[in-house]
Amino acid sequence: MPLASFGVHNNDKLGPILSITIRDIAAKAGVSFKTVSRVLNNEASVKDATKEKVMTIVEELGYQPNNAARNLAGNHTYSVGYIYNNPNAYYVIEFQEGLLKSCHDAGFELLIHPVKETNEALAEVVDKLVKRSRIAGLVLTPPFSEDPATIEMLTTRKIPFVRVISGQAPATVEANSVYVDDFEAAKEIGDYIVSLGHTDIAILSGDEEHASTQQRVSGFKSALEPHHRAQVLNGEYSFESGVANMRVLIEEGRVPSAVFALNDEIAAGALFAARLYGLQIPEQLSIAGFEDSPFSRQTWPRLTTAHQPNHDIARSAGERLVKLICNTDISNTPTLSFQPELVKRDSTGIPS
Amino acid sequence: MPLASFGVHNNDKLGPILSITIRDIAAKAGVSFKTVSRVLNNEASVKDATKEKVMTIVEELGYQPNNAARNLAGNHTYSVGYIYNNPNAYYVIEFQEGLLKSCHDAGFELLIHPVKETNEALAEVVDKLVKRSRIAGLVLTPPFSEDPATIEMLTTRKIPFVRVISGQAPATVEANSVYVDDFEAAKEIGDYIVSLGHTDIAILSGDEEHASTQQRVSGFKSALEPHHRAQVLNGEYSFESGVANMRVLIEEGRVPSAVFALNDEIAAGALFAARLYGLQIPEQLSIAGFEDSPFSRQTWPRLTTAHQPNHDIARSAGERLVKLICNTDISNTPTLSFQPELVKRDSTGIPS
DNA sequence: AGGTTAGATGACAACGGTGTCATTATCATC
DNA sequence: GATGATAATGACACCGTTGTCATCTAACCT
Repeated sequence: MPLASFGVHNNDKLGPILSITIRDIAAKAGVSFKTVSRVLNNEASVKDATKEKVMTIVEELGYQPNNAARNLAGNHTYSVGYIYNNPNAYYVIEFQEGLLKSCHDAGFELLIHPVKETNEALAEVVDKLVKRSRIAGLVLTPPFSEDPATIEMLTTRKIPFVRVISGQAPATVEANSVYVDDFEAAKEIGDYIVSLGHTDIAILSGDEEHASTQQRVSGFKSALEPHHRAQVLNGEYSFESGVANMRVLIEEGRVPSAVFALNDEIAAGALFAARLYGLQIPEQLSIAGFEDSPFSRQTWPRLTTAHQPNHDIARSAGERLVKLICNTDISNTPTLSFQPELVKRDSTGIPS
Repeated sequence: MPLASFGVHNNDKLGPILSITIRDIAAKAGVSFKTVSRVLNNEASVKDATKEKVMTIVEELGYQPNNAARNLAGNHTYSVGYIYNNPNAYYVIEFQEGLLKSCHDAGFELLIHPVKETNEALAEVVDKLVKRSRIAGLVLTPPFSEDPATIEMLTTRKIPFVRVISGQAPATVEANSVYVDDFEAAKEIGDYIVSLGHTDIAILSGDEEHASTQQRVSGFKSALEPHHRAQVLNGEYSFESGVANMRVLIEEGRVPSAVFALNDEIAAGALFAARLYGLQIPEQLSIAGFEDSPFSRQTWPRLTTAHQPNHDIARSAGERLVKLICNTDISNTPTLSFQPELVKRDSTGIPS
């Protein structure tokens, strides 16, 4: 019985999507599918005429490359990973969005990977991630970006990665790092606080092991005069820590005229504790934060802080990583550095 | 010249990772690689002894399946997408984590996809996502989960999806929906407010087009007595909206004794505005929120609210989706429903 | 003109799995 | 002990792309 007698083929049974492949394009363009592959990957030695012809059909058919096949066939992949354990949701969301932008622009997928484990377990996490999903590279933010063991592991395993680091960009070009100059930003806050006339100041610190802590503390201190009093209270980057340390200051009668909290959460905590004890903000106590998280605008009064352009930082980091992965020469690209910007709001004022 | 004279092979040049494949495992186990595939996919008709033998070696070698190959070879894929445009970072982060858990447990990857565009453009976004990354299914949260056009598009294209919906689970089993009973939760808040003795109450509403808005408003109202006064002020789910509406109440001299804000952001805004005008909270005004976002604990005073188990909701949604994708029969699985839980804090009290 | 070179293209294997079908063990049945 | 029926396994093509190498063309040189 001739096949034709079965009538029209039942396309419904073929599944939801019939993808267009490079073979379809090749057939329509009258070239080999390998040539189409060359065009799509911008490889050298394809005649301009051919390139155009192929691209026209690509557009026409709305072709989308199949990443699974590309990942499998090539030895590299089109997925990058973002590993983080930052408890600050706003930071992470902004960072994700920046990364997604740069990744998608370059035809990459982003695999997010929040990690609860300590740094020690990270090697294993990375291992699984790389093996299972064929990760082409990684973006690391603090604290992972500061962990020597992690850096070393990635280096020896030759996994491309980009780090976001707190600090001033060094003179030597570090192609795989993006710097955020917390020192300068904290100094700006310090200058501002000093300019308001404060001389008795407390610094509510964050986790000591974070590089940014060191940067922010010393940056702020560098704005102070020798005769200023600056007490530093150790703590962590949390609301609770801000509450606890502010409480200590109040109960021990060491209340300064201004407080520099190392991030907005600590600042919010300090604010909370201060109100609990009936202090007027900013009349009796000025409070400055750091990060400009949305809720620094939603406290009462709104927090003076330093705005971090997280979206842009992430985007740059993503672009860097893509270049690294594609072996684009970036050895003499200028070192990337961002500086958070002072945002004056209502939680700081002239000391009474 | 014999090859051996070149000495040891330079493994460094072979690239960073030498993956273990099912062929390696097959060789070690003395079976065909197809049998290994069967074991790994839990297919029927594999002898228990064989299964064990293979699994031992899988564990031993730390084998991780290559998702690219699985995606390519099978006609289905091992990636699911999460599309959202929720401005609430904490919600998104918690949801992501829940989804990641269920996805990874089932050997799936998660591709996140924040969408800024309006619902109209969503079809195109989904299109690209599906074609390029071979998405096996989607998880939708409000407002996308409530958009009829989106639902229809996914249905006609036969893309499996799970929706998180605000409302009471219907009697008819809807296998691809997870319900969050905002109505009951809002009623609980209402009961609590009423039990404190409030009779003059204002509701600060969120975006009208969200289903949850309707749910929360009518749920809360259902707790009120006929003689209670309940003014509803329309707005959106933002801090600013809370500020604006509270301001209206104050300036127009319509200040109630209690305010139910439809989410914590609105509540924080209301709190902000109330303090701006010198109102004592909760002495002069009780304020309740909804969602239990972390910053509801970081306002002063801390907000009474309803806790949404976002992590669990997301996990369930992910598990549902995986089952849908794998064609597991879930037709008589009970309909999933979650109920947010009242959290009493300091922003509500007895009216003066 | 013949030979060399580089530019443009094609043929085909390979990536690491899954799907399909064929083949081989196993076992109850008569 | 031969006969099916079924369970367990294997052989091999195939998914859509990239990598490698071979081939073909055009241009350039002596």
